Amino acid sequence: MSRALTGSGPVSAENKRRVIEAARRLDYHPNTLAGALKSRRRNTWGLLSFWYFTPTLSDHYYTKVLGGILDAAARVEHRVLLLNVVGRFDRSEECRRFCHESQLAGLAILAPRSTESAIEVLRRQRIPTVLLAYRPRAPELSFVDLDNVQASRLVVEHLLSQGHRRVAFFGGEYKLSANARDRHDGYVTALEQAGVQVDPRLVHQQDFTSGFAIEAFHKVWALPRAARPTAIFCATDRMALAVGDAARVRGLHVPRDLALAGIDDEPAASSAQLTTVRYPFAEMGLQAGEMLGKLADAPEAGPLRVLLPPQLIVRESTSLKIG
Amino acid sequence: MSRALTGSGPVSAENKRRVIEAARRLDYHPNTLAGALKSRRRNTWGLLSFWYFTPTLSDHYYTKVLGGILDAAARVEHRVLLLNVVGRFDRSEECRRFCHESQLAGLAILAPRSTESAIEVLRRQRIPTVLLAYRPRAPELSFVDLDNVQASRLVVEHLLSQGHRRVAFFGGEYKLSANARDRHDGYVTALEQAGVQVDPRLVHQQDFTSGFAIEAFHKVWALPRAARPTAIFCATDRMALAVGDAARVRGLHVPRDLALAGIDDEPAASSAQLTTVRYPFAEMGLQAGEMLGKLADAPEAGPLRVLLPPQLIVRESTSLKIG
DNA sequence: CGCGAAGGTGAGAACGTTCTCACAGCGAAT
DNA sequence: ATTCGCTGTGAGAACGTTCTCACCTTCGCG
Repeated sequence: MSRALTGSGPVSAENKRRVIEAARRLDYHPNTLAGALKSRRRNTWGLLSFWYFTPTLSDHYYTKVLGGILDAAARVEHRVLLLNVVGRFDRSEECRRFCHESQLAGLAILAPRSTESAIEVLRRQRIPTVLLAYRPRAPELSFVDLDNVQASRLVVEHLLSQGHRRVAFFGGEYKLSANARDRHDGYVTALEQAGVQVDPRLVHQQDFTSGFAIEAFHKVWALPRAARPTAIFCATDRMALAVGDAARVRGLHVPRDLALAGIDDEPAASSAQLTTVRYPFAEMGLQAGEMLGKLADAPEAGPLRVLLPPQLIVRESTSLKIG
Repeated sequence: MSRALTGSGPVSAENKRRVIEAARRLDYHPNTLAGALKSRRRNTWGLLSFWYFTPTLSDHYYTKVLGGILDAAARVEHRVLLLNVVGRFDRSEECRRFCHESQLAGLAILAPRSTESAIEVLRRQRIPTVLLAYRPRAPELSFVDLDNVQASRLVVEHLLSQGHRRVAFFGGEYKLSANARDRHDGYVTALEQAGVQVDPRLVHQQDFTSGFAIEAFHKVWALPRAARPTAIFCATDRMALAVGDAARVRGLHVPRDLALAGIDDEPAASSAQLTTVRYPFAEMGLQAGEMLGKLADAPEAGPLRVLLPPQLIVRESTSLKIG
């Protein structure tokens, strides 16, 4: 009898003991399929991920986020089911089938630049959904995102506190991603708040490649000596590392001649002693899981939104004060 | 009627069309829970992973293997369910519950140094099981492993072909892992086959840390000039990179004064131009998935065993021939 | 002493599929 | 004309749980 094992109704202590004893003797394990079918209680979360990340950071990113979700799932005795979307083209139909057929209790979407069309389709499902690292246009969707504006601000404020006034910024174009915009915004805001005027000659925006970063570095270094930056802040570590290499080739010493900072806290940033910002990826996964739990318990609680603060990691590349 | 949608019995073309049409109109999607319950056909694979890897390589390792399994799963319309085992202590009971309750069609275990006790428990389940990157003691278990002996042989044979005769080996102790033994075995075999005698002064085995590698390097460099190695082969890239740094500190040039090679093909190995060996992690996941499929179709086919060959990546650290 | 509330129990419907079976039609072979 | 096999069809059991309900006991209280 199920009451004895699940505790869903009144049972005498004596009978309960006997049922449990018998269950163990027969090596009985309840069939979750049947249970879920009848009770309409689902214990599986889906993680939908669009699998076309940039190579370097993505593995770390993915495993940490995944680890966070798995943690949250384990706490509430849930399982995590995976769906990978590999191509760049529209797979919304596939996603839809995944959700429908897998009978999910909740869905987390790890979707850098996730296509709004796919999200639109998923939104119609009755399944609690949380978007990760993405702020959707639709206001009724829940998400947990990383505070990219804050990330840039932390870096720039740190550079300012070190005495730098001429801080260059290399990043991506606005249309590239929300990231690109946010990281630039944080840079501008931090400077303005400190009363430092933004010098447009020090701002270069195109993409997040090392190649562009090196190009931009040569441009700002071609400026008259007085106009050159004393610090360069790149929107990604990869860019900053490339700039570091290019600067050393020119005979410059980091940080004596030029301070350098990035964002992402890649493994390489640590060995290169690069000041950077670390995002709480595992925390993001964890929060997503907790949100799914809350959303399942009380869908009327409305969209949940969390913006996670990043953490400044100060290393040698910005460690010396300038005179 | 289910026949029209699943094609499990004879249906007239006309009725089939009508049923499908109606299904679409009503936005009907079959409930997999009910289906699986009745048909006893399971479409979920479990991936059990023991989550205490070394930091650097593991993310890449894990995502690649996972990607491979997801690929294989997608091909046969299966899903992948995750279970993480975080602690180092015995969680066999938890694993058992996971398998029993999740109603898996198959189980893949990603278990570096996986405890035989946990495997023993899982073996009693009736679920097809494949071990990844681990050769279990029990002969009736299926596995897909990486050929670590071959990895070492490839490296050493390459070094020999470059003219090196005094090749040092730094690795882990035998009792540390099967890896440690295999990588040393490949080294010895390759040398012996080439008729080169193994100089015990050039072989240092303790663990896979950078610290130990540097220590070992100083030891071999303290030998009389004629006894020193012309090439050092480390059982991991991390060790090789550390040795490279230590050598440069001593004013040595790699590869002119000392050739260097590792195993793993870490991201850092690429930027440091380190010759190394790359393992087909994604292929390992893929093969595991295919095995699970075969095992489910024909359990009597007996244990399946695959040993995947690694790939030698030649880079600058071994590129110059010595005179 | 009667009566309601609460604790305990078992039977059986329900969840949404797949599977089995009986049976109807119909052409081909006996 | 009867039998055989085949395609097509619908009814209903089955999968292994949870849930509901009716009922039975026991106790406290008026």
